[in-house]
Amino acid sequence: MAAKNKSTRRIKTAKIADVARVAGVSVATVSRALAKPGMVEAATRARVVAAAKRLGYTPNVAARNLRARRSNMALVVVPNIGNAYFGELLRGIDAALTRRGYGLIIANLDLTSTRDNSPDHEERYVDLAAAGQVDGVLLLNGYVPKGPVRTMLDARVPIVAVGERIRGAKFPQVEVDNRAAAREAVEHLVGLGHKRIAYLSGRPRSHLDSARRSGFRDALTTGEGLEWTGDYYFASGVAAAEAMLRGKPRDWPTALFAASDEMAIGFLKTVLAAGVSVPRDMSIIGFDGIDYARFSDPALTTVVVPRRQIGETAGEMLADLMAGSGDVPAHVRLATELRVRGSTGPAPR
Amino acid sequence: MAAKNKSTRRIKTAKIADVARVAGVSVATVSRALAKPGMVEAATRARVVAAAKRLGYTPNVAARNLRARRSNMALVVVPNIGNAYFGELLRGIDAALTRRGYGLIIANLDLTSTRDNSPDHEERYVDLAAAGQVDGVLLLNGYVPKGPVRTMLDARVPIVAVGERIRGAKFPQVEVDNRAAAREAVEHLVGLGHKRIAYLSGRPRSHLDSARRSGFRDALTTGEGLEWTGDYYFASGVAAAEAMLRGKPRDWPTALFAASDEMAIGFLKTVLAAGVSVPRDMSIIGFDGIDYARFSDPALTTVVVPRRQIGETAGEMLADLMAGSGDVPAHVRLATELRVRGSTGPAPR
DNA sequence: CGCTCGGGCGCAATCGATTTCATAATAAAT
DNA sequence: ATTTATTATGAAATCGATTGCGCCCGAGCG
Repeated sequence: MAAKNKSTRRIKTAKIADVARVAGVSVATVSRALAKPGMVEAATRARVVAAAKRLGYTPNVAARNLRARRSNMALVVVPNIGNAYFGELLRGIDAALTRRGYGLIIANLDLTSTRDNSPDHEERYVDLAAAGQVDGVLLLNGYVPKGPVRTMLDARVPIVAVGERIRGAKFPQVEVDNRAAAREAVEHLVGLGHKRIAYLSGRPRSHLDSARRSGFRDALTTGEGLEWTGDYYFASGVAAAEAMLRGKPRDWPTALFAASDEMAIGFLKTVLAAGVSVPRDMSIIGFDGIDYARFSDPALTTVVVPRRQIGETAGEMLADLMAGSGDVPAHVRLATELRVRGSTGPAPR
Repeated sequence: MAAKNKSTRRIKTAKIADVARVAGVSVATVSRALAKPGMVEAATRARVVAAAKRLGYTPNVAARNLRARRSNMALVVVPNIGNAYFGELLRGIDAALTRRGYGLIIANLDLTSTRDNSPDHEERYVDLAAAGQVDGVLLLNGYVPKGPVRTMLDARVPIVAVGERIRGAKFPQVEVDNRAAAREAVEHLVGLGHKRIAYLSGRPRSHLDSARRSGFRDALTTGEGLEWTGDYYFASGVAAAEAMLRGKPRDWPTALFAASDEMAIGFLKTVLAAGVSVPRDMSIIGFDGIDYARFSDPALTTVVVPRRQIGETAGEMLADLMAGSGDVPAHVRLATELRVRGSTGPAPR
């Protein structure tokens, strides 16, 4: 008979009892030696650690989570993981959470300019991720998804919202002062002598967009304001430019304030291709401060949102909450910075 | 006496036994009714489902994972989550994995141009994430991290590598034919009459870089080849340009092939600012095909890597492996596409 | 009409840690 | 020297599901 070589599907992995046996102590002691070093004598601990190392012991996390009722994982709900804006936010979140000992589970809603969110699709996504039984949730998407997250909210699982404010929510939020930032941006244009200024919006009716729109209106006390509808994405910047170009030049604004850099760049490229000179004929200003805003030609004037810092702050707040700290500020506002580059200049006369 | 209002820290949540009681069946039946519908009578199942819904029952994942020895989670090790290149890859991975019922845990090594990876830092990161006890691992970083991942490899946890080939690895890999793609790119330059061409490298000694370098040499059968060292990041493109500009113009190449779009763009912006005309004086070609390659002026000619597709393919392969399917191809190569845009043109004479 | 077969269901073992409670050993106090 | 406080350790309960095994009962078969 040939040797039995039916591949052993399951590899035996050392468990705590094995370590206990090798170290000559009880499982309780092993657990303590590894988790709370202060509670066990140095010599004993050394034996345990040695045994664990020799056996290649790794605690079974499922068992630990079950008993301890914690997972040391946070769920991050993000509209689109491929987006440069969220990418930087994620880096900050990851830095803070990792520093505090938490892992990251990502629920990517994968919203794009062409695919909007359908609640069931979304629920399925989040469901899956939330199934990881997380200790806390970070919402980057501006609302509380149905399903598990809602349940977790009821179950008092800590939640922190980032960027978008969530109406009526009782959990902490981190954002920038969008209204003031927008006002500052538009005032920059007004200061350059622009009178006819357009606002290219983000996703309408969101808090983010309303705030920026308000700031736009605040600054435009005189002159004429046009309000166009966009959705933050590149394509809507292109579309807005094309629509404008189809109209009569004398109806064109002399400056554009876009609610995102992506749209601003789409708009810029399109009008440039049509022979419009920027900033001589038209000034353009964006919002977000993504890296690529520097790469356009002319480089884009923009409102820099401290995404990394926002992410870190939110991550720290969530970590505090998960650790049981009660005194977390309800609302944190970080400062933006208007970065003037080549895409804005004096109004044409 | 005042009512005891010491906030109930832990909210009671329905467990399977509660559902069983309400539905008037055993816990075993509840488990089966919810997990394997075929095994239980329709009427019974309906009662169980109704009871579960009424109680707002959600299975405790830790318990399930412990018993079933699965977590339905995959670990993704990514060099830098904020990077546009990896962002798109992640979208593909997420799409495939979610479709197949797996959640995503991210281990972000957070490598940047200025921060290189230190093994311990890295191990800590991955450790934390791996602690989620995942069913499979996706490596986007070109090597097997020490610690948990290595252990998992030994324990036969499925692993799939993406992009970078990992030397001597026994697990499947998904990539593009970097050598052929690089050759095609450089041949494009040669075809335009360029004789003196420079290669701006990625992180030296990586498989990715060696392959592209080889392709560069393959195509450069005649003429002169310069080889400069970069690291894929924007700043190294700038640095390379500055170094070149410090030299005598007659030593300059007439064309540059950069191992990444970011470097190409950094280089492009820098030489442009110095008064060099592109593509009249110098042609530039990048690698990757990131969205922002279109935004530069002139738009960047580049080798488009099907990142989304790579991600989906790798995700599917890992899902197959996790599901126990043995017949997964050992090596998948996807096609690249040379996209010619404005940054390349005939060699100056 | 008796026997086998199998679908539907329940009992109880099991997964692998953490943690309470009790106990033994040691140090401190009187 | 005896009591008390302190500390280190062990025994066993516990977290909440999944699943092997076996029972019951009705259908199919000879």
